[in-house]
Amino acid sequence: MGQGEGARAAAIPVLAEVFRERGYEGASLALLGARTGLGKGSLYHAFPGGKAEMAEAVLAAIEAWFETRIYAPLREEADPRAAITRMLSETDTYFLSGGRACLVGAVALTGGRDRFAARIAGYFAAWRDALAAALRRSGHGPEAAADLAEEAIAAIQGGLVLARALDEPAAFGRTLERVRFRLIPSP
Amino acid sequence: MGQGEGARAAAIPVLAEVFRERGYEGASLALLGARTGLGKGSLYHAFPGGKAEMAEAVLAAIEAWFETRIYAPLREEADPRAAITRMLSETDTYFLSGGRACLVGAVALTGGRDRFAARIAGYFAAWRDALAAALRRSGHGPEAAADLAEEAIAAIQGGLVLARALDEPAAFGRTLERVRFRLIPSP
DNA sequence: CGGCATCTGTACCGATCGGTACAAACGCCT
DNA sequence: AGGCGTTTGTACCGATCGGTACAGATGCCG
Repeated sequence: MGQGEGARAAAIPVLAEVFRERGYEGASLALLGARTGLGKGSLYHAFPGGKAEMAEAVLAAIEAWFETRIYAPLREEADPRAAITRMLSETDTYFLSGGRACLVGAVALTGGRDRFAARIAGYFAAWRDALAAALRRSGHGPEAAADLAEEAIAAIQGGLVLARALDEPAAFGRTLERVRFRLIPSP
Repeated sequence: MGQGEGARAAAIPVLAEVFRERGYEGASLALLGARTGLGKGSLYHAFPGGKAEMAEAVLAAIEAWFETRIYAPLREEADPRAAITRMLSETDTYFLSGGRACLVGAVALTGGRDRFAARIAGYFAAWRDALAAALRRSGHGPEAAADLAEEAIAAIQGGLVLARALDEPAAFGRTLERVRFRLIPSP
């Protein structure tokens, strides 16, 4: 199994981009094959479970990325305010300053919801809880922290929807700025 | 043309529900026919343009509903605070307290975006501008009003995404409560 | 009742869907 | 070189996709 694992790993970001652009139902095997440069044979060799396994792998990779780059720092970094600032800049980078939609949110709103409900809920719950933990460590009470965290996650998602709907990526940057102000009112 | 217009009008809310649940690509003609109780013949007689015209009609109906129930009062009602309060309760009702996703947002994130870009952008821009007008009339400066309006619309959209993703409709109610507090800080 | 336009169920179209089968090509070992 | 497991392109599968054609049902007029 030489190239196998490598091909799978290399394919996942490309698959993610296609699912992001077209949704679960809209991403056809023909398109997924063309974009990854893999024929059906290779695709099904790397993902024996077919399209569902591809989407599953993509969601898992996204969750892992957020876990190491955002959730873990929020939970563990010494300075919670620095962790929150980092969360905002990582988020801005990840979503290409509003030019890229949130795949998890898109799947949550449309067809794939039932199929991937657990993973979708986990993604948002983990984000919310990690942010709440950071807010608690920065001095907020448990309820205020949970409320602020939920507001921030919702605002970020809404900012992505709005940026995409208005075709105005800058709306996402403004949203992140407002979130920063709500979460770190100080300086 | 006796039943024709009536059938079309009666079908639109049902079509809307199907598009909402499955997205544009996920809503098949077979399903649309079954749910409306109309055969392909009737469906194509009422909507000669096929699925695209059905989606177009649904989006137009949604826009009209928001225009009369929400945007117009925001723009014209004597008491802007009352109009904002009304906006929030109408929004809560329309989205079934978080149990119903935003079709326009869902289409914006997935496949139908390119096809319906203008209508989607118009929907959100009209909402944002009407809300900004109400905020201006209630004493905010032009920039603050525009900023608050954008934040509120994004928050509402994000609240819908979150409620659906977490399968926790109550998250939408909490979002609306926060929006109310941001928009009408007084009592 | 006859005539006519509006509606609608059904059969069918080519294209594409996700998925499978399988033989040839390939890489790696001794 | 020879052998063997992995990888991959291609042909093919039944199902379903959006859309069309059209004959018959239906309702409304004189």
